[in-house]
Amino acid sequence: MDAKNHAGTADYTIGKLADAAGVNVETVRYYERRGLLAQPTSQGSYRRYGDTHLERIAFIRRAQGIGFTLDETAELLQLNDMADHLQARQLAQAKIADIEQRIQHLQGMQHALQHLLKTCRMGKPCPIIAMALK
Amino acid sequence: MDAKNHAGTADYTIGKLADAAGVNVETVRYYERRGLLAQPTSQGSYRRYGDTHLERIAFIRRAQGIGFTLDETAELLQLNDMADHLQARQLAQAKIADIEQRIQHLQGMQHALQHLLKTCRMGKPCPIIAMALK
DNA sequence: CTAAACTCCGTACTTGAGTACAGAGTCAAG
DNA sequence: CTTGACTCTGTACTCAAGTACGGAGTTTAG
Repeated sequence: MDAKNHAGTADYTIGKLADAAGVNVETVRYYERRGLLAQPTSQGSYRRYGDTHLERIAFIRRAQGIGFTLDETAELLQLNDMADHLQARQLAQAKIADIEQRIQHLQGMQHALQHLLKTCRMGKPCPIIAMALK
Repeated sequence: MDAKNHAGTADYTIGKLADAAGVNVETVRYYERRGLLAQPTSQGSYRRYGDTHLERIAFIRRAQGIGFTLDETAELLQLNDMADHLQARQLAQAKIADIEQRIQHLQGMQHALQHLLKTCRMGKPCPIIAMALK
């Protein structure tokens, strides 16, 4: 058997799917609970998944990879159903702005630390520690 | 009474200290549990704090503001006790590198999103949504 | 046929930095 | 002296995105 069902698409148990997707079995069920993954058809008492499920997990991971949360990803998936491009663009735009802010904040931190390090190198009293004394 | 104790330093109950430091009462106790804030002297059964406590909270917030976790801040506070400048520098340096990585990652996300947005603006099939279909 | 491997469900735990709350005790002003 | 504001301790909850686990049921390879 080459793990194909009658429709010719691959047929996975939860463990196979998890392996194929590179995630944990528990993660698959977690996504299902969160409504990100459609209920699989069940043969007997075990879940049976197809390639659509595998693709969906891959999508979720890609979306996460570019900074969408699971809630946002769920939104995206709904937009997909609605074919609502405008909202998808707005979501992406908001996300870009959000990331921009986070970068600004991190750069601020970095400059503060770099300043501390630089002034530390020169004089005796360590300014990193001196922070502690107001 | 102007809220000074015999040593001439201000004397705070936990609520006053929290107000003065701009944090929550629970946060003060939390810092205490975490060992970031020295045990205050207690008059009767209530905690009594001094300016040193206020300054320490301010330090903790500053350290957080530039990206130190509470654990790292505790470390910094210990270094302060040891006057160990070298380690403080190393800690700061590690933190800078860490922040650099996070910035790189965020920038990667941002570019991916910007690319999606740009290609979306042009053609019909929305690539943000198309992500969902592999 | 049997034993290992897999799956089921539900619940609890994880990290980090707090926040919320219950129920009891205490303090200070009027 | 009372009343209201404050504080005490200890525990549980928050968010996000899972991970871990217990105990039972199911499947499949040998």
